[in-house]
Amino acid sequence: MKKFRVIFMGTPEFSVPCLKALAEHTEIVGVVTQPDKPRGRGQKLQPSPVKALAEAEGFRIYQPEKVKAEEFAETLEALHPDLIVVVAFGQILSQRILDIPSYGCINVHASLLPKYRGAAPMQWSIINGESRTGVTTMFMDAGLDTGDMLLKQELEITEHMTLEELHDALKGMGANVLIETLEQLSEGTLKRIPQTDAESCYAPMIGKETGNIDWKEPARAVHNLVRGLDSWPGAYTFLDGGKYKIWRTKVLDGRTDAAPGTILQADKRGLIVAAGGDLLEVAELQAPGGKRMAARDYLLGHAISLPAGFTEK
RNA sequence: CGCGGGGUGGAGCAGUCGGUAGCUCGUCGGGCUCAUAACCCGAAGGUCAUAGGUUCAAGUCCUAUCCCCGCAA
Repeated sequence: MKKFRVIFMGTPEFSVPCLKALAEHTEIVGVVTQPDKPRGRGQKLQPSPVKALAEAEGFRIYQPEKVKAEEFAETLEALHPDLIVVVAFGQILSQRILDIPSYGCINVHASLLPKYRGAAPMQWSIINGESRTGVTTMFMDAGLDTGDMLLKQELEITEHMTLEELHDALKGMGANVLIETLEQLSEGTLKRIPQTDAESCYAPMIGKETGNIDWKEPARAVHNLVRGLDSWPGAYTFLDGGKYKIWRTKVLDGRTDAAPGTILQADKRGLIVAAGGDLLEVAELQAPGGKRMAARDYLLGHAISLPAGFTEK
């Protein structure tokens, strides 16, 4: 395979396997990642996962506030890249930048395009109850994840799969598909497949508000929300004004006339809540200030006296 | 120095004005039952995060240290 001169752009954990793979197969002439931000307890400045790896590997690192800035485009030009590879970078590239590398800009996206374009494809795939997803590589254009598709690999989303599990599976898959894409690019066998806009849908950024559980929704929908936001930011609900995160649920057979959110049972047999007209068992939760634990364990030290119910505020 | 909560038998918690520890569950043994995430009887298991200090006496007050967690990202 041709030893491409590559500029890598990425930020979170998801990007890391791709950078690792590129480090083995190409010449990394620069790594662009988001500026360090105060994170974590103590609000200390933390480097992004990509930056941490890039430092360890000794790559040249750039952390522009705005990649679109004219001076930055010049900086990138000076590196004479064959290729820019973007994996969950977090900033939109301008046409000016897209035109810099001679072979173009390739993006690894965590969905089967054209479905779930945008910032949070994995989350929405699970929340919407999809049974299949995957990764797609594409040549970038000025639109948001609208470029011509190159290669795809599919993955089944199982009944209880969480975002974290899906994320871990796809990040490795992304690296593999990326390398395969570069090999075909190198050999000239790569085919461009335009996206059908009519089949597209958008996966907007997830915020913590996304996790507020609406108990009027069917149990299945709540279950999908819970696992689609695990491990971040987590689905939550309120009990007596306290915010409880719900981490693991199970849809039970049966129906109920109880009002949405009503806690039907809270003992060692389980914690069961009315969701829509369905029954949802909460298997794992997190009380305010506490840590994640099995609902059963939680109830041993914190009895919930019925009647009670979860609310949206 | 961003704000805040917490470290007590295997698990989740309680422990008030300081007087050597309790609850629910689990575990082990026995009983009951067609049966049970049911019930009954009994048992094991804790240097109360660590190091100092105050005190006749500290899980309970003071100081320092380590660790965990929530908010925030």
